[in-house]
Amino acid sequence: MDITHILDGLNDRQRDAVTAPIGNLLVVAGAGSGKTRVLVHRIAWLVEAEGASPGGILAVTFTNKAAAEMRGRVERLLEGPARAMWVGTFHGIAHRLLRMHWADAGLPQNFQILDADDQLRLVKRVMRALDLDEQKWPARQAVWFINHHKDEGRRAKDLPRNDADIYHVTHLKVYEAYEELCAQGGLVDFAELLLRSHELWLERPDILDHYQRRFKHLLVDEFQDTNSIQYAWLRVLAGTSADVWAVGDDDQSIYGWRGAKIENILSFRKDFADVQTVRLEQNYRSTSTILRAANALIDNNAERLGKNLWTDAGDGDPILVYSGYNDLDEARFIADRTQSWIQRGGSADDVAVLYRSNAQSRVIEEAFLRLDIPYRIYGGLRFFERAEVRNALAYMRLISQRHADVAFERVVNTPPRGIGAKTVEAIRNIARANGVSMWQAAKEGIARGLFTGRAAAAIGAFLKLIDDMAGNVKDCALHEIAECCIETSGLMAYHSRERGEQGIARRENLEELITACRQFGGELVLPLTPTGEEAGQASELEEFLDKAALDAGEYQSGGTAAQMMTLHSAKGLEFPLVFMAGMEEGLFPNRQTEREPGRLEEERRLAYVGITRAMQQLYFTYAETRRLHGSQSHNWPSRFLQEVPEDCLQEVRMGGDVSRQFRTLHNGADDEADQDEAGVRIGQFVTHATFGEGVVLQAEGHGDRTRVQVNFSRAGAKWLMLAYANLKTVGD
DNA sequence: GTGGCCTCTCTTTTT
DNA sequence: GAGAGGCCAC
Repeated sequence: MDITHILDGLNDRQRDAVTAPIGNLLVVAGAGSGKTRVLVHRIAWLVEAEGASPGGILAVTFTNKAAAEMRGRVERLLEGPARAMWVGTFHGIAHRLLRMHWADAGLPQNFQILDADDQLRLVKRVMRALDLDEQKWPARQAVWFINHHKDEGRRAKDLPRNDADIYHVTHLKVYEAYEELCAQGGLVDFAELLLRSHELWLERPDILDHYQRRFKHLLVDEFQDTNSIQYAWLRVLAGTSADVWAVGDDDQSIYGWRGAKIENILSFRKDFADVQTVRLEQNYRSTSTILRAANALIDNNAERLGKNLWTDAGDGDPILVYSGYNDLDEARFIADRTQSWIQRGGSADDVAVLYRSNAQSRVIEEAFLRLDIPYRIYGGLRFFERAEVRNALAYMRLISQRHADVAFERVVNTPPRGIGAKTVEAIRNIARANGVSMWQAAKEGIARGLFTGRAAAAIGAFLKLIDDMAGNVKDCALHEIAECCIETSGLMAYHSRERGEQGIARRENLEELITACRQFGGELVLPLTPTGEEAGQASELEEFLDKAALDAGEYQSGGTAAQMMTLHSAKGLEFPLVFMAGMEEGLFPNRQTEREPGRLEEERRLAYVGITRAMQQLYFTYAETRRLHGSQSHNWPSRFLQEVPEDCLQEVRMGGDVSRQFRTLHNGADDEADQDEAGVRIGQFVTHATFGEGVVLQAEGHGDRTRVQVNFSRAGAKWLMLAYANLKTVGD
């Protein structure tokens, strides 16, 4: 068979990785070194050169997007569908396994996936039942505790019961109660998917054996992002019979906060037999200036496997640094530069604006709107996470399974229909007392006259509503079911009654959901393509609901547009023009991470990921003052800027009228004055301006030395101010 | 039971 | 600045 097409265009190292003899291999692949390409070609190599059966290949990634792309590229390379191959996310594959082996895994056949929001609600309820003060015991922390231990493979029973630590003991109680509730309701959260399928391996050697016989080649993408349970799962599955081919980059490990273990890369070499290592260090993406910056920055991290990216590409332009006087100015600058990129013949598609936190996107979005530049925002609230969409899904869930308590609680009084907290509480109690679902409890409660007249009528109407809907949509297509739920339940009317833009947006989202349902059957993008023997029994409706939980619906329709996203979601992507916005201490590196050990290095890796997204031109921008959480804050430029070699950088000065130099102006001593003063050098004559809320800045030009008075409207302001020359822009 | 208004807190990243 | 929860009038 002619296999040259698999090797064409690969460099030597890449070929080494693709054609490595069957056996365990670790590919340490730097940013932009063709990682995905190599992985895809490896699969093709296995099939065409090694004669591997596609059904014996399992490829795991972390995001649905990556999985879909991988499958697409493999199929293009092999020139045909590879249905028998398993390609998916860890969660998706675990889910598939549990759907097929539900009984062996100790789950009810119709177990439901609990997404992050459901989980939080459930934990809150557990904590309320345990009489824990919500102020003192934030539910989020309990959720973190639970997930953290599950990610490490520990159930409540595996944890020490009598610990001196009240924090531990209390959370353990919550964990236990939560586990019990999940078991009763047949609920499986994200971490549980992994944990349980790992346990399935351990407890059912026959099933493990079946899959070990089947999967001979395991490929793992983004290996640095695996957590303990994923690693363990993989190790057990591989056993001694399969080879593992893993690609990763320790410098791009940015998910330590949710349990990812870079150490897995090191453990891999210890735990698996004869692991060969291939390094991909030639970068095909960026200019050498950009690479030099990235290398210098990441060199500040102590814990690294060590690797140095290099490129044949020329220097390219320096990285441009812009210091906005506030976040609005920063945003406007980014939009301006994007516009001129487009005017010079570039495409909006080429441009990405990256930031540390989603909250930063708004001002940038507004700046793009003002200039009429098309843009697309990734992240934030995803489609399937929006309240109105979740409400509609809950109705669909109830139609499919009446005993789905999570869904029941969610919509029993949404839209409001006279079933208040008290009544719901009563239903819950009946359910708990009798060990039945809330649906059943509501029914029995009515029959036995346990509710007041008004409540009984309201509940009865709700039960009937659901039953009627279910009857009406029996033979309907998925999108008709959705439509029926949205209309008949009164959700559409309820949400569109909401005032302002919000109501309009909700309405549109509900319509969008109907569209999504309509398209669902067509291009079924399941985490795994089931083969005939394995296809589950689930109805289309149930499959859709699973998908909604597992794949938050990263939703974007076509059209060229500049992209805005967090640094985290930019991993794996590349753009000719990249802006990294908000390069400020406190924001990036993020203040929250200061205290936790090791987190600064992770922030730095995040910066490394950001820088290496850029192909031709990179901008760092920051704002000297920024509105954050509703109030003004002043931040120093990020330390990461100083970690980049100075000769890679060039400061942008706006027009001729800006020349700015700033100093800490200081001040401190209360007795000094009610006016803060300091000498600030600004190149040019400046008069005065206002900016921010009631803050007046006055300056008088004396050539190079200008005396600036900073009057804060707030008493006792103790900080310093920065001086701006471009004052005509102030306050807009 | 509902809806409006108040205050409070919490601000990261997401399969 | 937004979302959640508490409180009060209807």
